[in-house]
Amino acid sequence: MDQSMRRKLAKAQGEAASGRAAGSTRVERGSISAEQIVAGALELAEEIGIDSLTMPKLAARLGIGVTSIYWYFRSKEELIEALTVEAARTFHALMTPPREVDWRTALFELFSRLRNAMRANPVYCDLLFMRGHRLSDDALMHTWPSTEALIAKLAAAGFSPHEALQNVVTLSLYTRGAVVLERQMQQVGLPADMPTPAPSQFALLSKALETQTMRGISDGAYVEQLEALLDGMALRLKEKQTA
Amino acid sequence: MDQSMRRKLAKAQGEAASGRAAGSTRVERGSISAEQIVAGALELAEEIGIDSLTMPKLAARLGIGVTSIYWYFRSKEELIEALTVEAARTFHALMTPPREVDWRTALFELFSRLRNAMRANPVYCDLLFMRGHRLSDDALMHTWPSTEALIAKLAAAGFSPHEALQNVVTLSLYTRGAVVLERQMQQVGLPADMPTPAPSQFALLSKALETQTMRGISDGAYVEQLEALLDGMALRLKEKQTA
DNA sequence: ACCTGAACACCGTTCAAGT
DNA sequence: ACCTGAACACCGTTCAAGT
Repeated sequence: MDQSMRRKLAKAQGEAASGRAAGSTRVERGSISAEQIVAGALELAEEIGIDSLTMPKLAARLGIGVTSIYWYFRSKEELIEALTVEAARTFHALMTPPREVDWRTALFELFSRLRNAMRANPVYCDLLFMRGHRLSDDALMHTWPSTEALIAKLAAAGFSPHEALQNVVTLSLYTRGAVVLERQMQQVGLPADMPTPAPSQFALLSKALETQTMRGISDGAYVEQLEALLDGMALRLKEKQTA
Repeated sequence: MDQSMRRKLAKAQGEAASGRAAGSTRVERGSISAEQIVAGALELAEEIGIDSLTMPKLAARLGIGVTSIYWYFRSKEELIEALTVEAARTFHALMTPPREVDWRTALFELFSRLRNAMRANPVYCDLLFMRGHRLSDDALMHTWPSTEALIAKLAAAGFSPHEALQNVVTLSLYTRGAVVLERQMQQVGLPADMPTPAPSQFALLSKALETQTMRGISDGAYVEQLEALLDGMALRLKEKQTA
């Protein structure tokens, strides 16, 4: 965000949310860009939530007229798509597998990192996981080198390419599920590690709920289950190799 | 849906979507109920999608005035919550673990069943997985008996209650992730088993993509991965028992 | 008690018109 | 080329008023 942008934001502060700056001074030409609109939208979404983001509010925040946005994006849908692409790019940068560690550690770190990033950026989580979005061939292409490197690491340990990708997908879906569930609980105002009240007449369930919850998944539980999944993968690998 | 309901629906057919029946004959008292509104909303959502469901459209479908809905539900939010409770009830009924089979088969069948049900009812999927919703203590309570039975089956095989619940949660999250991903692809118009174009310069990835996809998860892939997860659980159990 | 239309604030989008 | 307000169709919700 540059200087002139900041000025506009400051000016827009106390103004009515009804779409336009108060002074009604027309903004000079070339002072808006698609990038600024995207940046402003992501900022505003962080504050008020992606579902509350509207075109008038965004325009007010940027200090421009509502309809000006439509010169850069044909529709709100198209704007949201641009936000999603931006979110995808940010996250993809995190998915470079760590070098100099074994496959197990690499997978553990990779998905922990992904989960932490998602938890730190609820808006990105909403954009990428909570709504449909087309993963363009172009965006997908950028993930190939790091995915190839990851599969290579697993292949070196003895997994076939098929098994390697399968394991990666499994961990992806598990992490995805955990992140989305936590996000849902958060949207509704419940902490992820809130204990589930124990139903005393169900002995085994009560016992299990002493250390776990059914309403979400805590930090410790995610890690423990991730380790369990990796254990399973390691064991299947060992069994295949000794067979 | 009873006879008088059908009549109203028929009447509402060709009418403007602007909220009220054309004849403007006032509906007699006691002819609307919360249950009918919920049923009509679910029906309409199935046709046009949950995101396109609006109060005026629902009213037109039911042949009543828009504002009448507000006598039964304080807000659209409250109505959606009622739809969610209904969806939860339907799905819970599916989660009774099969008897007379071993733990592995039971888990396999249970989650396959859950997945198939979700795939057959996109609206329920949207309500339960794609948006935040509070799982009320009341709703949760109804799941206790079947969960206890499931944990008992796993415990009989040698798992601790903690391990048993952990495995169930893992499979839940995995299935959840798979269902949500497929739903997203569907919303965007892509089949789940669409092959990802193979990037020839990445040898291992290309090899893996001959039998898999990165854009979703096919029927066969879901089952194969589910089996792999169960394999891992079985192996960890065996190792624990021989140690 | 139950159902209703008029009215309001807000939203996404189009369009003709400014610079 | 870029930015704008007026205008429109639609939405969720309130409220005073019917029966």
